[in-house]
Amino acid sequence: MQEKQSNQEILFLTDEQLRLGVEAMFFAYRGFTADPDKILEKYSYGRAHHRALHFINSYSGTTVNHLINILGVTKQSLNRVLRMLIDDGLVQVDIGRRDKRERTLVLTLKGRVLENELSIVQRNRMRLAYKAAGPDAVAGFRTVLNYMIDSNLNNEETDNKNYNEGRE
Amino acid sequence: MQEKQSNQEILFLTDEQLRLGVEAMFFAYRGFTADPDKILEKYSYGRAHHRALHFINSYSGTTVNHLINILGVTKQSLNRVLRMLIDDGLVQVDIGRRDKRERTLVLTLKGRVLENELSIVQRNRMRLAYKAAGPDAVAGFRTVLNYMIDSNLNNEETDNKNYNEGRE
DNA sequence: CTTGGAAAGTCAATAAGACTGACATAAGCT
DNA sequence: AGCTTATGTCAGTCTTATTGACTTTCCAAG
Repeated sequence: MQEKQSNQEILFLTDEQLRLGVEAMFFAYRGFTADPDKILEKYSYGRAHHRALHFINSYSGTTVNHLINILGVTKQSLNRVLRMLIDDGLVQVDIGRRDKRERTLVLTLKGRVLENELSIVQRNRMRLAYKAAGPDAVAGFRTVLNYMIDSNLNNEETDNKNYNEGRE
Repeated sequence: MQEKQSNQEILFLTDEQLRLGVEAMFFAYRGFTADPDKILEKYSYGRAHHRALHFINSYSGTTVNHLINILGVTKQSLNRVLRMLIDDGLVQVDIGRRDKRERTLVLTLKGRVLENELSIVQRNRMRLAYKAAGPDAVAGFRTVLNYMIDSNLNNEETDNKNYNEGRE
């Protein structure tokens, strides 16, 4: 109220602005998951299956442990989801080459098809939002998101070993 | 690949950029909920309770139906959460003045204290991200989020009746 | 070469948070 | 008086998660 120069640097940090940001995040995340959720329902899968498919696709050849750490779930939780995906022929399991105790996970053709179907609708919504907002807004969006990420929770992202066998 | 002028307009809309956006959204949302979750655990509440507290605070005097629509849950689901909050003395229920069938919901002092405790840590993370990213990035962040929101899912936001009795 | 521990898988029990369906009550509306 | 709406509740189910315990397989250090 006293100074004038700090106008712009304060207005976007008011509790009300932050509250709006919190709500926007809540609603946006719901929109973000709405389209894939509809598709998953057809196959009687849930969000957990989607996440597994997504990260097995991203880190093809990843191990069970790596996935547990990325997703932040327990072995038992992941196993049930993984069991379904394997039994349904979406995920292929192989014995690790470096370490035979490990199981490496890759998507089968069928798995890639579903993953792609899910990705497409999710990316489509993001594409529309990106397109409408423009490149500068997108840059800002990504910047803020990156600062919001809790690096303590998913530092598995940083210690990338050699999970890039079947990619590119 | 052929044209050159559309460089900037294409690069941020590649599948890879969108994929990164999707992942960032996933991790950011997890970070976003991590701090409140820790607090809620102490009181053996869950995310459902947090959402209820948040929206009862935002729309003080709201009705049960309004809340059901905003949160996108069933009457039974909300009721169990609400029951706890009421019994624990966080939420006060009154008979609607306009319509005696309705129940209006407001936070008690105790309720506001907890809501505030949760808001603070959540806003803090957002504040830090905002501060680090700067006002322009924040504007972009909000723009993209708003385009991502599915207006079909939470149009209750728009038909604001008179839910602003105890606010401001 | 034995042994401790890591990676994975599984069984069992439990919990939170959602759902559907059915039914009841009170109150508004016609 | 009768239909509808808002709310509440009982019962049953489902998904996703949890913890704990136990097993098999295998790496690696002693």
